[in-house]
Amino acid sequence: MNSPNPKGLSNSQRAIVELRRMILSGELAAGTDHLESELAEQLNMSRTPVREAALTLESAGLLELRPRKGVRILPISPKDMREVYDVVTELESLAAERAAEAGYTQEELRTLDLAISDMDKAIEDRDLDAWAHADDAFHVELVRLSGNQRIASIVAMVSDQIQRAKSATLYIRPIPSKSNEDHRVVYAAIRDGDPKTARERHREHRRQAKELLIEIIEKHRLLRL
Amino acid sequence: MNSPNPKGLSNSQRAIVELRRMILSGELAAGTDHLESELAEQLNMSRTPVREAALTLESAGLLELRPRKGVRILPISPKDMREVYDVVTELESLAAERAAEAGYTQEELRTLDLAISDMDKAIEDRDLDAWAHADDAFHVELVRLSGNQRIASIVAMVSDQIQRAKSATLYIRPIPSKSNEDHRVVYAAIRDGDPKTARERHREHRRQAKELLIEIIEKHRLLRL
DNA sequence: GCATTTCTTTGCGTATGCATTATGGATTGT
DNA sequence: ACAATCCATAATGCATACGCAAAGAAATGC
Repeated sequence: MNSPNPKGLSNSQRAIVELRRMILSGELAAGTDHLESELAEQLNMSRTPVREAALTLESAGLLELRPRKGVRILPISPKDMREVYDVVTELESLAAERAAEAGYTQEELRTLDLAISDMDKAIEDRDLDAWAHADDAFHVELVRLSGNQRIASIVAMVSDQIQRAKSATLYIRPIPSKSNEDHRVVYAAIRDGDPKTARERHREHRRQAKELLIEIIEKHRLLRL
Repeated sequence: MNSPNPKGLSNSQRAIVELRRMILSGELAAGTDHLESELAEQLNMSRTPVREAALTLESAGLLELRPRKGVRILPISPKDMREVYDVVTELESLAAERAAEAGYTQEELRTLDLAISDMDKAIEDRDLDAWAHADDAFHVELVRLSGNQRIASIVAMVSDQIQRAKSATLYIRPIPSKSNEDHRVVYAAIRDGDPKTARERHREHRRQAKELLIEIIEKHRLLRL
């Protein structure tokens, strides 16, 4: 098995995971610059793996390497959110369609079903974090069920950017308790092999989520223009 | 891309451009392994920039870094092509929709129009390379007109993978002379501000192109399973 | 004062060297 | 002959060093 390091994984991998976490958590704030050498020191490694991680995260759209200005944590504007949501909406809708075409058994859809139940429960408990977690699980499982690995990896990548805005708004907006209706409809459409409904309903679901999030972001001026 | 210094772009950038070209042209064949040091020697630079380029190209899905086995040029299977086409179809259709919503003037759509004319001309001349080039220009311009940078960059990235299969099939399949009808309809829909038509027609256009390419690939067993 | 030039600093791009570790062939035992 | 083990090899992951070029500071001229 893979144990390249006594610790577990390579410094380069650790740098990716750590930096990603720091960006998503806001520890490295959007719009700020950081020298490669500083980051290296923080992570207790040399510049090389940090640089490699930065390259990867640059491809993921989380930061930007600007010669002599350090790595810049990319800010997210409402326009960015619209772009990102549009992409995710489109690809997830396709995922729902493909999943419905695949003819999964109820057993195979258990994870999806579970995520929906978890959301219901979280809503009852008014547990926002649990809800966010379950919602995430639903969407991750949906793209997995599409059977299209590229959708999965692109959505995962782009979702990182949504994540940053979501965590900023999570405690501001109401739990969209109605949204679980959509999830159930999408689930049923996949189970019953109805690609068109799966696609259209999920699409509409995402569209509304987008409107809601954008509205909140703009109202509260949460993201920098 | 950006070439601020035609002569003096960094080795790292050069490595990306060169390796990408070598992969797309088949100079580095799909499925083959190459040591970082060998590639470095070929490109007349040290391992460092090659490695950085490899990381970037790995994110782009063109190759894979396998410890102690060198960088592996990823093979493309028919399944991969289906995945990639599905993604591109979806995102370009969205691009067409957004472009139609944007209300461009005829002047602003000149590049798109030009690409269509070029395709017509190429078809008359039976110039396959010119046709492929113009077709590419059309699709690039389409996603640009969407105004969504993320669509542009994702499609560009994923198109690289289509490119490899296209160049392998270009001289086998017939020029789809009919396809330009689709292009014209999409163009007209964008010009006339008809998002729905733009989207649906482009979607159908892509769907057919996908079927055609897949069929040829499978018939000729062009890609490794 | 202000603009311009020179100088200094500093962060990056790249080369290089080394320790680590997987690999595959040789070796040994059955 | 075959399997298991050992070991030499070699490629990587990473640290480190260095030169260059850019950004800012200081100095100079007007």
